[in-house]
Amino acid sequence: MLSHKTKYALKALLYLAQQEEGHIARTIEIAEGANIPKKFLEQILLELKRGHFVSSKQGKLGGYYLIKSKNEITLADIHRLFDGAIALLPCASLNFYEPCSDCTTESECLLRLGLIAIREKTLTAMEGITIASLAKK
Amino acid sequence: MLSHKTKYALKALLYLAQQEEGHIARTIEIAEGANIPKKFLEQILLELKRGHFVSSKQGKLGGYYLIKSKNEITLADIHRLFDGAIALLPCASLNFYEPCSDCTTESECLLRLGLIAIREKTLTAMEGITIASLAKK
DNA sequence: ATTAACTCTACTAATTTTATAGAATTAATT
DNA sequence: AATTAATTCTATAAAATTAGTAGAGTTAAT
Repeated sequence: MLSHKTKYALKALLYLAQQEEGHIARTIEIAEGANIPKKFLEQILLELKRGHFVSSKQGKLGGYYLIKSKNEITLADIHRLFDGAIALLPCASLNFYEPCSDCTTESECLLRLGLIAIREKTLTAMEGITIASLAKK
Repeated sequence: MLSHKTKYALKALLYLAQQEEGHIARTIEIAEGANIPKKFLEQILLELKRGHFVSSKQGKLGGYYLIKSKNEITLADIHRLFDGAIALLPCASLNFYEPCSDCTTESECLLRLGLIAIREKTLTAMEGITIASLAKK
């Protein structure tokens, strides 16, 4: 399941994607438009900025705007930024790989290969969903 | 990601699937064989029993054994029993459906259709992984 | 100087997860 | 009948994660 944070991030990106080119959206505007707690959204927007999905203008008249094309922001990207691995266990993950601490008896965990197969299918599906495709509805 | 509980459940089922037909495995035997904390495993085995995947014999010489074919126990089944929905949000779930409380402004959440597509792919993949297929390695 | 926005760090509250403890029950064996 | 060894059940505790809040600091337009 997605955390609220990831869901809010997606909703915020959808909000930004639906604005006119060049529009700078204030946090409060996004929070009200997408129904997200404002102070929580502040943190999320900062993380999206550090992840190079959005940028911001400071000071009065400041706010946030997309810097990556809505066609190039995928569900996989945002899941990884906020919820981490897409695989079901770290030992089956590409970007968050860690060996299992409780599989010492076998050189490879029996679950691993099956979970890698799942990850490949899920990842392909998640890479196919972009902010643009969601906004089109 | 899978919880430890789900991972342990899968490992316990794999252990049982690898025993000879008719063998009754004690909890301590499974715990040591699959490297799972024994008292935690007790709870997990009881849940697997309530889910009709295993049954037990009580008293001395008692223990657990599979009552469902290892070809018919899928990753999707065990995920649902312990971790719940396979979908990324409740609004996209078949078995754990709930409407989103924060999508009141739109009749349907923009994320929903995309997440349903993901769930369909992931579910198909998870239904293809059985205890038997994992044990074969 | 004022106003209104983002930025940053810390903290709190709630929830969920991961166990552990111990008594009760069941059934085989002696 | 007593003993032993197993499951069953309920409660609890400890740890980790998630969700959300507070408030001071910085930036820039007017």
